[in-house]
Amino acid sequence: MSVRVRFAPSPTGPLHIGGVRTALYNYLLAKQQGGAFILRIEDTDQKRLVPGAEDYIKQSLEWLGLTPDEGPGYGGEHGPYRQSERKDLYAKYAEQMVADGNAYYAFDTPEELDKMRKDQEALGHHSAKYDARIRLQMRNSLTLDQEEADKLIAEGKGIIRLKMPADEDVSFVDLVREKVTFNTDQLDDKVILKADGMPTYHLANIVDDHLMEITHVIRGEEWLSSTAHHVLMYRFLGWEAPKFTHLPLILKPTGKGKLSKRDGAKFGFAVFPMEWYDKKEEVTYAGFKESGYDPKALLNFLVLLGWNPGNDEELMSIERMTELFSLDKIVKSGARFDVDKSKWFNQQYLMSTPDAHLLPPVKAIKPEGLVVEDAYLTKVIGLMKERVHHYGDFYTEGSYFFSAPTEYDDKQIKKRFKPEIVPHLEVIKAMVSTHSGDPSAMSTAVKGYLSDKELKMGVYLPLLRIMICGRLTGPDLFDIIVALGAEETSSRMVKASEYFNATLS
RNA sequence: GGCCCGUUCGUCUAGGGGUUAGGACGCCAGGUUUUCAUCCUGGUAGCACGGGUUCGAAUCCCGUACGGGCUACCA
Repeated sequence: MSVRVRFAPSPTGPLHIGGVRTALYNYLLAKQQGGAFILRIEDTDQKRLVPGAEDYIKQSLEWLGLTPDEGPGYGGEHGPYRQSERKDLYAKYAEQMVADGNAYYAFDTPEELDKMRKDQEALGHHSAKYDARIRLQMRNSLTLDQEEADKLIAEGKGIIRLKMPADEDVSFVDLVREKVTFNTDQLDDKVILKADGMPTYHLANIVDDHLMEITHVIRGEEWLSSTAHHVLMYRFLGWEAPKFTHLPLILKPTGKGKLSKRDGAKFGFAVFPMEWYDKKEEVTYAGFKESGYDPKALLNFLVLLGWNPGNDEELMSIERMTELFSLDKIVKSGARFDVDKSKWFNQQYLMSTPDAHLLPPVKAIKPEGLVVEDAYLTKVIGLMKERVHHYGDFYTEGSYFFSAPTEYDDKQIKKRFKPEIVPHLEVIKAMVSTHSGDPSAMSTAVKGYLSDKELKMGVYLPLLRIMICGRLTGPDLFDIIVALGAEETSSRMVKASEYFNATLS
């Protein structure tokens, strides 16, 4: 049987970075095994549905290169892939479980449930569950007489709850954690079919996984505690359960708890693949895409957050990850999100990618109003890529490639500037014009002149750099000058000389 | 509170009875460079704690502490 995995997000908001990693692991297993990667939209909670969220999820997956083989809009033999469109499928399985005595109808109102919980709280029971101890005190098809129950069911007032067997150890194998066991006495009678006729996650999930012939369930650790319910339902329905793998959570960079959407702003990085505007909160959440990350670097960073190939390889293409991936190498404990390391991965990606390939994404993030030719931008990319971390840095760190400096590093100038150097700078300016197309000739000429006159390179070159760039960091000075051209360079030198003379002499 | 899962440098991790506990990011120092970055060399720093098993424990067992998840007609 060929491997079929699914990524099953709920369209209640943007795709979280943890979700991206879950999608990635699913994708890698599918590709490695020659199987199918399925996108399923779990929109059974109509109240929490957010318009645009599904599109956002799909666009994010596309941007990341994790294109589903099947899913809404992607075709496939097991559709529809949106649970709201599968609504009518679920009830019969819930009813079958009722008929078999493994589930029952319940008629309690939200107020009654609330009262039960409060009463139990008063008796000293924390977070009371609707379970074997409670169910016979509530209004359901177990306690009401048949006629009354049938009437309520006919009126559509019933929901369906799973009936947990008494005192039974339910074990299942988690591919990461090995054997995990829950006792049914600790488990509640979960609602599986809601009043609006929609299934809850638990029912929809196992029905769809079965119908879509899913072989491996790879999901976040937050589902580990309800897996026993799922295993029981597979058994009640006489179905074979898929293999389970629960992924450790991604934690905040510092402090307690899992990474949340607000941590992005708090720590100054993105927690979503792409920018997302939250209409309710009227806030825009930053995206990795807009922050200047390349999806390949992001994925490389994420794949190592909770998994390793078993050797020292860190820099991997998607193809390489696919080759090396294995579920049993997934780590058990939660991983903190390390912004510094994510930056390093992006820089590594930049350095190892041909300049021309970098052009489109760099252009895509170009500041408004800036006009620059492809050939020139490509040149700048080549000169700058090993000293930046994100796509946007080409414009900020390399601002002097696009416009003359508007301010100069006064501290550095004062350290070196003396009036008597001015004539020498004039000579250098002339050399720049003579060798405007050849950085090495220019370099030789200027350095030759300096050494002939016994002038210090450590004084003149930095000063020259400040005149042209305004600051003391950047690529080889002569490469910059050649890129800028003789005319622009001369004009910057004139402008800078005026500034030096006016403010320093 | 209950149940479940976890705990190796600051961070991501390798190692699963005998290792000088390895790598990567970060940080620090040195080299290269006009500068920054890259690159190279070196350094810093870790087995949560307490018992037990064993000739021997980071590794196996128990307990404690700490962290995490779940505990909805949410996923």
